[in-house]
Amino acid sequence: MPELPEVRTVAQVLKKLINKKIARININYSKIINQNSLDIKLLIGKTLKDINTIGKYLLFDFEEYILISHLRMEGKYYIKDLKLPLNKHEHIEFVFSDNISLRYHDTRKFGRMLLIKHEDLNKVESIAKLGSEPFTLSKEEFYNKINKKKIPIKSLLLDQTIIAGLGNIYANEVLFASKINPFKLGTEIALEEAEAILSASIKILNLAIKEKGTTIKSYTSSLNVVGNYQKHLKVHLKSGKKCEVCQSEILKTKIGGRSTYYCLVCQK
DNA sequence: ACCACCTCCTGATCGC
DNA sequence: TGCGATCAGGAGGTGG
Repeated sequence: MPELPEVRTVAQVLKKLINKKIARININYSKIINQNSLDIKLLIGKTLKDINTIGKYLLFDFEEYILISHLRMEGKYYIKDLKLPLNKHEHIEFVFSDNISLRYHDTRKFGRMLLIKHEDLNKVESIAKLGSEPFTLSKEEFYNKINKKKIPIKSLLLDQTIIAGLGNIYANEVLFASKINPFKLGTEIALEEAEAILSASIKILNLAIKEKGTTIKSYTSSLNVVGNYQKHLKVHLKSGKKCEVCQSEILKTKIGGRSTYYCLVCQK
């Protein structure tokens, strides 16, 4: 569950753990931990002070440390009773001193965690290179970042160094809402179109945050978080269905290897 | 520097 | 039904 609205939802739900102290940590699949990471077990005895997000990154503030977590395709956090045995996809377990068990679950094992000292946050390259989230990105800055690139706008929206937080679902939805063809190159996007993309991004992400994200594959989670944005989807996964605006058929194609859904008539 | 492609994994679904 | 191929909400690394 990995785009900005889903990550913010996870952060919101996990805030109930703030002010709890870590008693022990079990690591069952160590490749989840980034090679440059400090030893995760340094967190034992530390208290969770806050949880923040930047783009699709979760930032757990543990006193002098920050645990950076990226869910990638399928990472999830479950809060469970300590007594429940670990599921085969629960790779890291953080046990808090009141016996609450926080488990990192990741079927495809693509997610990564990185433990750093607080003051080193700006040295983490992936975070430092991150573009602004749509809420704070100016249309001029966005336009300047895309207007020399001969890359389809769909791929540019997925580039986190240009704009942070959009993933495949919301990139598809944003381009439909702003009536722009996903194949259109960055060089072909006018300033007004860049502005339309930004305002559509803000509107869509805000609604998706309110709806607690999009749940596509139904799954049961101890978090009991089921997003509801899927009822607002206009093009994503809608190939073969009729466009709500013009009634023509929603098409599916690949751009940069990612599934892209769009309406050829509405999106010029 | 830029960009297209490959890779990391598992499980569900597709197509013959 | 069987079974290999393809696909899935992401991004880091490689090499042209």
